[in-house]
Amino acid sequence: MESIFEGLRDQIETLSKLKESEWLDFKSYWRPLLIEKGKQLTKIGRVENYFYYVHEGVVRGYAFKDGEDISIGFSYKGDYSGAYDSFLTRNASDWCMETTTDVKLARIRYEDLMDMFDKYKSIERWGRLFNAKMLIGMSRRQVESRSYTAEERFERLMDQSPHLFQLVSQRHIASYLGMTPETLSRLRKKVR
Amino acid sequence: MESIFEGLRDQIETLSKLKESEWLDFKSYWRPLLIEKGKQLTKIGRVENYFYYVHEGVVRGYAFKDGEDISIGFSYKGDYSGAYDSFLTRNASDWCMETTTDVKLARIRYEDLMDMFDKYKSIERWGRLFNAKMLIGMSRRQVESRSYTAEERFERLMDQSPHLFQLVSQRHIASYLGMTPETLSRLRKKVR
DNA sequence: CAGGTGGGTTGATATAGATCAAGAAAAGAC
DNA sequence: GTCTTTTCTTGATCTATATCAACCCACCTG
Repeated sequence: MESIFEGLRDQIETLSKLKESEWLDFKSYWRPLLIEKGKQLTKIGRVENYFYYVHEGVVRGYAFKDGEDISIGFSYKGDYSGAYDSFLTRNASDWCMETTTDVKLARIRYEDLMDMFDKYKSIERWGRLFNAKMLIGMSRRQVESRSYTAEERFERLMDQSPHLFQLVSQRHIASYLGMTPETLSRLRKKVR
Repeated sequence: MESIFEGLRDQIETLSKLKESEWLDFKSYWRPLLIEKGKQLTKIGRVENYFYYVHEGVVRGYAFKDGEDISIGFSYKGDYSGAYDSFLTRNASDWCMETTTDVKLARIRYEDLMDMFDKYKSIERWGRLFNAKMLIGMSRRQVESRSYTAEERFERLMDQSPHLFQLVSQRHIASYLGMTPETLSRLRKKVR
């Protein structure tokens, strides 16, 4: 079983190699946390002050749109999590996060991460490539939501992340796919 | 009238300050170009090899979805332009760009930009912050397309970029807003 | 055990926006 | 200038998905 810091280091080093000394320094600013299922990680209206690495479990990001809970995304092992737009802009976040299972994660404070960017070029590079990776993922999702019908989006999610259907409720999946729970239910019936 | 290199430098330095020597070196890798209206900047199926700075005019990005031309976005003065996902991943692009007016731009090759990232921490930082900026813009657009009706999207675009309606055809705006030209026409009528 | 409480299903109806079709207007082409 | 092509508009349908409403089922909780 890989430790959380090993996982974090692997994840970082797929993008930018760090010297041992750099890693040890960087590592010292990350705090590991265990959070149980159903807890709020961040709140709407607050500036996100942490960058999270998810080592185990599932975190769900969601917003409120006229009283409705709308899922924005899910993070699993190896993913980053957090209201990243708020983290970057330092504006109040209009969405938040909750754990949908017990979760092991590590986090670093905004100020500490900025210091690390100043101090090490290798970490600055990691930051650039991390942002690029997020950007690519987001542009894929944009194409996804724009070019497919509800039915196609459902089928593609079934193909690509079947495990998700075990981990989170239908309602959350429905809002993530941009449809009502009723529609999702009917689509599932159709497939069975 | 600001020169293209002055514009480029300003744009870069809103994100990261460069020393004079760094700027002079960096600048030497950018090539200014004049392109006339209606030209293809990049092609579908090719790896994007340039990063573009638009100094004057409008560039439109678009994809083909079953024979239909779908606008992805528009770049004006001070924007970056290009198939950035392909530029980053080095995979064939599934969309392309054309000029919708005469355009003044400057571009830098992928390999040269990577060298600059290696060479200067300040440019690496600019790259990180540039990606962050793109990411934030993209996450706004995602919220936009997800949370508003066709009518609301139209009204918001009218508010935020009224000039666009002078610069590009209705059909292109319609596909950008994710609706048919007929629907856009009816919405315009409604507002008048 | 009875009685909640919330998620999921199913059916009936409503609606935003698409599609199809045809005319009007504007922009090029020669 | 006229002819042709493309863009825009308007009207008549059609359709995917939302909405509203009832019900079922699983699970808690006392």
